[in-house]
Parts: sequence; C-alpha cells; structure tokens
Amino acid sequence: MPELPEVETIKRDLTKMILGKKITEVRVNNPMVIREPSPAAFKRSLEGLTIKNILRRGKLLILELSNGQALTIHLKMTGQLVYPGKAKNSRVAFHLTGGKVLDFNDQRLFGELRLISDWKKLKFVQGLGPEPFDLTLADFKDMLSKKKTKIKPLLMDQGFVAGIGNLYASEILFRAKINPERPGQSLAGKEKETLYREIKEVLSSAIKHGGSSIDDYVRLSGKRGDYVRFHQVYGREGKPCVTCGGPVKKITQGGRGTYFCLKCQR
DNA sequence: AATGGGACCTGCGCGC
DNA sequence: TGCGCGCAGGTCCCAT
Repeated sequence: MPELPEVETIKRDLTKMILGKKITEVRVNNPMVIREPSPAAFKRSLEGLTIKNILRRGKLLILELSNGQALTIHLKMTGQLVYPGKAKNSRVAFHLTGGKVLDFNDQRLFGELRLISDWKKLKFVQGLGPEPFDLTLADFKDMLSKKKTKIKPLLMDQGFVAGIGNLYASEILFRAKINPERPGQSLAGKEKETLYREIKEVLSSAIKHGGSSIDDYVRLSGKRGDYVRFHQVYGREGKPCVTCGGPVKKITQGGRGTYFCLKCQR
C-alpha cells in the first residue's frame, strides 16, 4: 500500500501526536509481524521506553527510542498505523502515556516490526538508493545512463531511488510523458530533466494531500489521504486519457500493473 | 545485469 | 447463493 508520500504523511502525523510519549504496554495480537527480536523480548524491551525521534527512510518508518534502540516499521501492502486506535483486530497495540493506544493493523501480515540497536545497519536500509528529495539532477542523469532496465520497474527499484512504488511510478511517467517500457539509458537529456522534476512534483504534491487512499491506506487519524483525486492514470484502464481522450492502457511489468497512455507517453 | 516467476498472506470483486 | 480465479500502494529469493 504505502509509498513514500503515505509513509511521510504518517511520519508527520506521528510526530505531532506521539513524539515524546512513553510506551507503557505492548500487546502482541499476532506475533507474525514481529521480525526481531522474539515477540516476548520485543514486548519486554519496548515497555518503558520513550519515543525520542521519528524518521522515514524510503518506505521505512523509524522510531528512535530513549535507550538508543529503534523501532522500525515497514507497512508493506496493507499495514496501517492508527492513533488513537481501538486495540481490536490490531496485530500489535502500543499503549502510550495518557492511556491512548497506537494500533498496528495489517490485513495481509506482510508488514514488519523490528526492535534493533542500529537501524542504519539493517540490510534493507543498506540497500536503499538516495531519497528522491536529496537527489541532484546531475546524479540522476548519470544513474539513468547506466541502466538498461525499463524505466517503470527502474523507478520502483528501491536500490535505484528510495520510496517510489507502483502507483506513483505510473503517475510520474504519465506526467513526464515517458513510455514505461523505455530503457532508462534511452531517455534524452530533456526527458531526464522532465522526469526528475515530475518525481519531486508528484511526490511532494501527494504529501501535501496526505497520500492516496485506494483500499487500506489511512492516515494516523484514520482519515483518508486525498491525493486520489489527482491521479491521472493509475487504476484507470480503458478510461479516457485526461490529456488526449484515448483509452488508458494497462500492461504488466515485473508482475505489477502499469497504467499509461500509448499516445501521450513516448 | 536484466527479467520472470513464485513466495509470503488475507480478502475483495468478478464471472459463471 | 456459492465457488474459483485474479488481483491488490511491497520485498525477497531463485532460475534463466
């Protein structure tokens, strides 16, 4: 579910709502989502710690704690954080000072919670490419020139650039008017510049609107993200292209659905 | 290096 | 109404 804009939205909501609070109790309702340490040690170690800092790297949320450790949360496809939560149907419930509960919900159980001493040493983090907002145009051009991979799966490759997923990859390429099947290195200088601009534009606009709620994603408050109304191609197979009126096409790339306009994206 | 497939899970909507 | 299939904002692992 959540890509960079959704995770960033949750990060900002969390910062407002729970930064500085103490975790008074942890209830593990489904131990499957706890990857390390053991669910019992996870619970025991977390109780009593205070949330000192809240960060995001790619699609990963990081809560730095008063003992120097970090709680990392990857929402994968259907993970949600809700505060104040209901502590019902949640996979893990974090009780905080003040009596309210932060719920980690996750229908498909792909989500991953970890309590670790140094989040920067996580294999997943080590493999991440640059944050889109830290990326310079010169570096981006250079990175593209080395890649034969099709541009859409390339944008989704977390080792290339961190944070872009299936939905925003389609939206970004539509706005940049680039065909998703083009090899990365085939883009002209001008196209690379446009793509670079649209990555930042689409992601920042999506953050501004609280992300995209399609099925599961909700903000910390439980409210829906509002960016769906700005979507131009994602999920619009067969519907008219907002630019030319032709039908939006859907193809499969790397097992994921790609939406685009054959006429507008070259 | 690039690409394709399957795996991890649950639940929804669709066609029959 | 019920069943089977395909599909879903992610990532990892293995094969070619």
